[in-house]
Formats: sequence, structure tokens, C-alpha cells
Amino acid sequence: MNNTRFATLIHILTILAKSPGEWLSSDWIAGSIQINPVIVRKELGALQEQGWVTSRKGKEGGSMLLVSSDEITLADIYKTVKNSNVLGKKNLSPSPKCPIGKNINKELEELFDETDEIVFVALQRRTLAGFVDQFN
Amino acid sequence: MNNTRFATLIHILTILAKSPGEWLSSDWIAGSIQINPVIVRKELGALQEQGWVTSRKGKEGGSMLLVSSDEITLADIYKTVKNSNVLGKKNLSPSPKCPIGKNINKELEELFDETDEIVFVALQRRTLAGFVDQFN
DNA sequence: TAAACTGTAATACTATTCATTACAGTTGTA
DNA sequence: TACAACTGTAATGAATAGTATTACAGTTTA
Repeated sequence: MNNTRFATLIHILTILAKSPGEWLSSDWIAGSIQINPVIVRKELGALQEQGWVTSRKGKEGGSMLLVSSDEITLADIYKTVKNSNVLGKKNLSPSPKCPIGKNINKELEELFDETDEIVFVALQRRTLAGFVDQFN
Repeated sequence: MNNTRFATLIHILTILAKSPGEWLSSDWIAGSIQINPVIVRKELGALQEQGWVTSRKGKEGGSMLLVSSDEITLADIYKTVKNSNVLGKKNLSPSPKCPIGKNINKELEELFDETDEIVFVALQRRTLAGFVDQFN
């Protein structure tokens, strides 16, 4: 992970959680994060797919949270943006002629999956609510 | 982390560990990983900086392990290549005018550091020797 | 019918990653 | 001594990923 998507999503969710029942515009949210509103709208799309957020168009439009912030774990958020293993990528085609090259990707896959799983388990114990509560 | 450096380093170290006392050339190692020898030489440089490997120039040159494979933990290897947080990057300049924007990077930094630490602790329990032993 | 939104396509710009070429310097050996 | 086989490293290129930006069609309220 070398992008800002997790930070952006949790920022958006925190803002929405702090204003329950209010329709907040992508422009307003973008202003708080200081990124382009188009990016915010794309991420709001991802949050809608998760069923966490609903948006409405038109004047007085915007987005709001559909679920309670204690139903969203940080692992859930991480899953929606994760696009690589914690330990990175495997090399594409190590030599099958070498006993190590032949087997390393199988071993690495195990190691990579186990490492990712440890992160998931840790993040599963934390909720959006817990994160949001840190702001006063 | 969205690169192959961890995979490359552990591949190199595994090969060296399997041929103790032998000078292996960067070309030979590169052949097993199927990557460019220049990359291997750069990574060997990183391994030398850690004090794990020594290389010698000239005909009959090459590299070999200086330390026992059970003295190198996977956390040590991870540390030498890690260039990002597990959860990615923070947004650069969230708005100080917003109570959330103002504080989020402090909170994210804690969360990011704690998450990274969980990975370290897990990897610290595993050694290069343990990894190498999986190959027969 | 105008204003304020969402959704999305298209394009551009930047950074990262890896490969590649090139070559100076080192060392063993015929 | 000359050559072959290495290391070390600089410079450049190519591909990919990530983010920003512009543009605009469609929706909704007043």
C-alpha cells in the first residue's frame, strides 16, 4: 500500500460520522481533506458499494452514513482499499531450474498471506467509532 | 510496500544460505530470480550494509553470507526494505480550519505506527533459517 | 430556470519501480 | 602481461500506479 486511500476513506467516514443525518457535499468534504472533490466522489462510490453510505443528487444533495460507526471495523475499511500484500510483491518468474526459484513463490505466498492476516486480525478489533471518539 | 524488494532480498539470502562458504556471482543469483544482475548487485549492497553479506571483486569473485541464518529475523529483512506504512500514506495537508482535518494526521500516525509494529513483532519471531528450512 | 449538487469519462502530470546499457575498477590465471 | 570474470555504480529509459484536473451530462430543489 503506497497510496492515500485508507487515509482518505477514514477521513470521509469520520466527517460523516460526526454529522449524522446531515447531507454533506463532496466539495465540503474535499475541503477538509484538501484534495480534489472528484477523488472524494469516487471514494464515496466505494463507500456506497460497501453499503455504508448513501448519496443523493441535486441541490441539497450530499452523502451520509447509513450504518452505525461501531459496525465498521478498521479491517473492513482496509479491505476496501488494499491492493497489495504487506510484504510487497513476489518476483514474477523465478527460475524453475533452480530448486529455490522453483519453490520460493509458494513459500512467499504463505508468508505474505499470514502476514496480511495478522494485520486484519489486529484491525478487526478496532472500529470507526473508536477512531472517531479520539476527536473532540 | 508495492515492490519486490523483500521477495528479492529473501531469495538472495536463501540462495546464499544454501551454499555456505561459496562465492556466488550476481549473475548466477539473478538467473535464479530471473531479474537483472544490476538489481541483484544493488541489493547485495544493502545486505552488506546490514553486515550480513560480504562480496569480493574480480575473477572468482562473488558474495557469501557472513552470519548464521538464524541470526537474521524476517523483521530485520523487512526493515531494510520498508519504505511505507502498512496502511499507506497520509494526505499531505488536511485543513487546519476543520476540527477533524486539524487532528487526523496525529491520530493516523498513531494508528499507522501501531499497525506497523504488529507486523514487526510477528516477523521478529521468524528467522531466515526457518524460511530456508522449508526448501528441500 | 437557475443554482447546487452527483457521477463519470478523459486527460495529464508526477512518482515509483524495474530494466538496461555502459563502463571503471578489481582479481585470478594462462 | 593480458584477458576473462567479476563487483560497483551512474545514467537513462519504460512501464505502471497514483493523483489531480477539466469537462459535462444528469438530478433535484426552490
